[in-house]
Amino acid sequence: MAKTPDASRRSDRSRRAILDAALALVGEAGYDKLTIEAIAARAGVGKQTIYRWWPSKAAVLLDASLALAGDAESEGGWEGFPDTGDLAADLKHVLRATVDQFNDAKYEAPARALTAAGATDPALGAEFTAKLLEPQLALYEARLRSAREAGQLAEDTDLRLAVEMLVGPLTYRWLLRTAPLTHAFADALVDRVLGGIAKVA
Amino acid sequence: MAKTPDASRRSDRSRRAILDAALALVGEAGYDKLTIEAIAARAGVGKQTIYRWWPSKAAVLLDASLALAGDAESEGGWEGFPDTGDLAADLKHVLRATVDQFNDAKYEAPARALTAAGATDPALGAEFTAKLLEPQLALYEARLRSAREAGQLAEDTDLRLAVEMLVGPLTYRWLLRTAPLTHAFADALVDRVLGGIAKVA
DNA sequence: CTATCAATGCGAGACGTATCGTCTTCCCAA
DNA sequence: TTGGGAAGACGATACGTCTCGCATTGATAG
Repeated sequence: MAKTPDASRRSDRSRRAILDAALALVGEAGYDKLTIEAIAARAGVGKQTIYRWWPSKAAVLLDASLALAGDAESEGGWEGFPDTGDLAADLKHVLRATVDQFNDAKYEAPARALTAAGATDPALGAEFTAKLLEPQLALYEARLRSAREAGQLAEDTDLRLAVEMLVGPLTYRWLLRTAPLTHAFADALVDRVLGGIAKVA
Repeated sequence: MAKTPDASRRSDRSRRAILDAALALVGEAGYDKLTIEAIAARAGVGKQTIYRWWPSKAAVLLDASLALAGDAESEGGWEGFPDTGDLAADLKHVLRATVDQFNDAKYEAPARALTAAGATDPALGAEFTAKLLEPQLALYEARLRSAREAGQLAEDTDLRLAVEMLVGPLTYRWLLRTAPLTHAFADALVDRVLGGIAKVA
């Protein structure tokens, strides 16, 4: 009845090796070639060690992505969401960074795989959303709230909707590859979300 | 070298049985339980018959979805994209219908599976986009062009961007389940895309 | 304080099952 | 007579479980 393995005795070395192997393999061979046996072999680890700590290969990849995101945050001088007072400029800044991230091979493969897996498996999707996505969205929402308090947005603005109007089209174009993902697109998106597409005059 | 089987001798009976079985199975058991062997068994068909005509189970599902979309179009009195002159109303009408479609169990399972598979497999994704998505997007774009010509949108409006501003957030919320997909959401989205979120005064 | 020892995670890989994609066989219809 | 279809055998691969020693750790006994 080893239902609850003793986490204090867990080998951090193996844990890291598994996460690294998973990221490397998904980048090299794709998600469907990402097999538990391949991860174990690459990491120099017994299969049981993976099965003991993770319920599925998707869960492994999620943890690996969390580690990756954590690294990027600490290393990359991620100073939080900018708030210079110029809402449009701040949003463009962040959306451009997101575009770069989406175009970065290192992040693309695991992000695509997780999004796809989460779309099909609700439980995994919920975890993926809660742990990776929501924290990001919350930053957008906070910045928009600040703008709303500064009187730059209508008092009754639905912040959640606004966030998804920014992130949705970006993610859509990335995921479905309907067109290339560029800085120009990010800029135009911000302008149009702020100003709308209807003719003012 | 049976590279090119003779399509004229193809059994339409088997073809339909395979498509039906694929749709039924993906709805009942999910995409990863959707196996070629299961489809063949369910359809009362030899595996080779599937392998002869389709390169992958995703391709089968794509064809099945195309058939489904075709059915819905002919049966369901799909009168094309409405153009009453009231752009906001027309967009809300269609977006609400899309919400309903996304919430319909019959469409949801295959749509999710295909979107997920296409996100990972570029070739399949391109085919999925071209055959299923683009025709829809073209209708939106045509309606928006009509509005632009009617002077309701700025002359330099990027129609493609506008379409993705409408469809992107909807798809995003559906795929990632960040919040329930309702008619109210569709309405609010249309209003905000047309008017923008920035304070006018 | 040290020497044992039980407990437990780990590396390795054997095991039976499921599905893969190919193939062979016989059958049937054009 | 030709070629697709149904059925299923076939070797390969990955699954998830398991059983081995081995190594580390924390408690117990001298």
